[in-house]
Amino acid sequence: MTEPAQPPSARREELLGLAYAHVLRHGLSGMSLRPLAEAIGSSPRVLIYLFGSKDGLVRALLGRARADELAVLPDVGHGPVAVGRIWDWLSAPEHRALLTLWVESYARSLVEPDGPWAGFAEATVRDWLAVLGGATGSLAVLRGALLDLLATGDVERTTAAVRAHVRTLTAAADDREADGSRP
Amino acid sequence: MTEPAQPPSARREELLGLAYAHVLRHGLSGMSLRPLAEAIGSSPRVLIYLFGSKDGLVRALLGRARADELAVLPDVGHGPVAVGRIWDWLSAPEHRALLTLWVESYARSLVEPDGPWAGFAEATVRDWLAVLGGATGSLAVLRGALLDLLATGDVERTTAAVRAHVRTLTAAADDREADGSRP
DNA sequence: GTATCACTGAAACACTCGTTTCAGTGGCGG
DNA sequence: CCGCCACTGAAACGAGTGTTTCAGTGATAC
Repeated sequence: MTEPAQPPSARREELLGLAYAHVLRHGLSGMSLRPLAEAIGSSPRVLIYLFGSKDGLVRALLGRARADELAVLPDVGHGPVAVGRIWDWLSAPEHRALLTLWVESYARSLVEPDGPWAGFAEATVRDWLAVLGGATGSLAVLRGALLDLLATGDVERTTAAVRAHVRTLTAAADDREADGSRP
Repeated sequence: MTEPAQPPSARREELLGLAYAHVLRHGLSGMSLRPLAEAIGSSPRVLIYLFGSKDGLVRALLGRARADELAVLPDVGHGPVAVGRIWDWLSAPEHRALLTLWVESYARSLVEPDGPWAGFAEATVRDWLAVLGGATGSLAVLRGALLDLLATGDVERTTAAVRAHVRTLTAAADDREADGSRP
């Protein structure tokens, strides 16, 4: 008989926040209940009680991470400008941990299509493609540059690459406008 | 007292190949000795004897994966053509498993900087940047499109994005040539 | 005062993990 | 025949895993 997940409550939200902070520091896929519980001042018993199971906790944490990511999207605009703004957000040092967590979850969902990670990779591709208006190329540049940045920490080089992509986007847009107004 | 790793031998190479095939199917970061040994007709005892430890086996497997990747590089050429050729190789269905393994190892090395994964992410960025002549933008497009492809399986859309990038590269090269020959 | 409620501590269960110990194989060179 | 050598099987060790059982807290509601 497995314990049912508990609906949101004050204590649940509090522990979720603490667990989220811990997971940003130490990774999600290697997380285990006893060390986590001790670090955030709780116990495995309580985590299972509040989240139903470890998988329930992981799902809740992934939901929180996804919400954190999508929080920037509303005011990012459209077209080439949006790409630049998104990169500013991605390359900000304070988001490094969140984005490492993102890569971790992405990889895990590719390897292990079952379990709480299921569909994470497809979901984020869909999310961001929607924001970028279906611009697969821009998404690729952003994600690729992000991978590079997370591995090397080289903000200058990766930022230059994204900026160059944004320039070619705006140049192409200008060309289209010129063709349209002077045929 | 920990068992020393064994030098290459017939049996060692054979088991490494079998383990490599198994890991391509089932992932590397969740690998454990007993199931692996049973699947490839061996025993944990022998794996530890031949590779010194689980970490030693993981290192050997990562080395094999890296060699597999670098095998294409010699005859890929330079400039925009190289990007297209690399993408042909990356998007080939028979390399899907290898590249998923690559993403897995990349993510793991970001989260867990110690252990056998250490430095894997930096190393591959360096490897590929060398092939691409330092073109961070092209590397980003390739890696980003690859992530997209592995998650969605959409070869058409991702290939179109890479082709578009190659076109802007060749266009830029033509412009430079025109400027140089007719000033 | 008592019943109900969300929450918790301690301990155990039934695993799996990497690794070690000990005791062998079978083959090949001397 | 003997000793060496690469390799192997069975079992155990100690640690760590998610989860469960049972027995409580303390606060709040009636």
